[in-house]
Amino acid sequence: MTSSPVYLRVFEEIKEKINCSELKPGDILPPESALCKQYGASRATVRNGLALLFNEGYIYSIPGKGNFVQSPQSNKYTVYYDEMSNMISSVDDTKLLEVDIISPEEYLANLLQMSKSKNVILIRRLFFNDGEPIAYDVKYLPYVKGMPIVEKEIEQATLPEMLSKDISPFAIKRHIRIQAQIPNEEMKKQLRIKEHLALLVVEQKLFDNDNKPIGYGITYFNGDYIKLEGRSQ
Amino acid sequence: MTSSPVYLRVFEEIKEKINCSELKPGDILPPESALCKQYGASRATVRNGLALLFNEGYIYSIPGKGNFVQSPQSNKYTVYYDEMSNMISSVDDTKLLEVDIISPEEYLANLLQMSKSKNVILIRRLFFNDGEPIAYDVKYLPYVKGMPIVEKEIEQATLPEMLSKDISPFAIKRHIRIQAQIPNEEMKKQLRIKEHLALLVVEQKLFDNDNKPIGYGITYFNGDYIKLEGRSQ
DNA sequence: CAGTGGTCTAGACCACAGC
DNA sequence: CTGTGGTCTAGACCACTGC
Repeated sequence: MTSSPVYLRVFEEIKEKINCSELKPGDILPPESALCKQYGASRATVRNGLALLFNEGYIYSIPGKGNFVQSPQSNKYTVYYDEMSNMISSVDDTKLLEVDIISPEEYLANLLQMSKSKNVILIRRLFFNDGEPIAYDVKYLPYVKGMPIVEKEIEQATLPEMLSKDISPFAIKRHIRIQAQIPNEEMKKQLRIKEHLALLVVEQKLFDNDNKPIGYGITYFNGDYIKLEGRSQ
Repeated sequence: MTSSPVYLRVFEEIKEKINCSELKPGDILPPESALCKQYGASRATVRNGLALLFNEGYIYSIPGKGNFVQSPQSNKYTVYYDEMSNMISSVDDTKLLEVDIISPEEYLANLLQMSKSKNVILIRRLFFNDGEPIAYDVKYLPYVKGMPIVEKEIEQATLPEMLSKDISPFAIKRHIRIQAQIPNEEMKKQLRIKEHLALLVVEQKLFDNDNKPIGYGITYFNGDYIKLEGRSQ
């Protein structure tokens, strides 16, 4: 016999009613007072169950009116991405092509929302799997005085990791942009591509809590070596 | 003057301590009883604030031990994808190339985890933007007796929408897989591609609550017309 | 054993919806 | 005005941890 907590029963039974369309998007739930009677529970317990429904996107509430069934977002996915490990083959070796401090050109200064008079750290790398080059990677970090640039640490680091010494990882907001491109001659050479092949290009942009850009990266994956996956919830 | 609820202050002040590394991953929080004293609040109020921290991935708890700071997942992104609307250009017109009921071949029966003796609905479409073909789209749905196939409704529907009449959208689990490919001759013809160009290929797989596949779709986007975006949180 | 978080109760007062 | 959800209190008992 399973005797789960009351608040879990509230959660699961209402969830089931929504799943089987007994309750439809926009419908109002019974008032919390009614649910208290129905489950013979206190209001705190009922609200505990409703909180779970809210967290999983099943309901929302309007103060003074009631709790309502949410319209499902059937276009929302959770994707796990980091340039070092992906679906088909993870990176088992890297090669530092270049580490430099440069003056940003117009487009880069714009991208990082910084003055052109400040400096930027440039990092270019190649990623390998089983001896094959599978990705070409470029990063730009606004240079901050005293920023520790240790080549050994840069070699294997993801973009968030490169910044984790200056800023708590919790305080970093991240964007990615995914697209498909044809390699240019430089890419073909670096990635040793002979035939026609597509690249999966992933841009990363990192921001601090004030939405100031603190890093930009672009990774060009040989299309044969990467698939990104996502799931609902 | 802002006088936010006590539980929000608990949430924000602890979040800030984590963001500025005063509390590091693995660190233990003060016991709830101590937080009650610190904020002059009841345990329910403190736990309300801790629940928010938990929901946003800042902390986890071990019964009998305490609440701990979570290691941040700096590789998790939320992506909004649906085959009809994407970053660069949305679909403003569609063309139904084929709607058919077919016997699945080996690979398809496997993909949909169904018997080869059952039937599958096949839907092939072209998506247009401003008169240009931007995507080629194929869907497979296991045929269920009495399934309503109304061409007018199929034309503009996303994969989840096609199934929403049989199953509540809440009860559908979704997977996507994203990759880059070179178009074959058929694709080039359909999408009127002349030069070299990359395709962004997005597979969708839908499951019911018992993890039984209920639909598969694959969409080949002209790489010039699509960018997918994701953000942390 | 004492201390922790997990669950739960039976109240309370508030701001806000709608009549 | 009554009814709703939002916030909050001051308790309680439990299972679990670590000593």
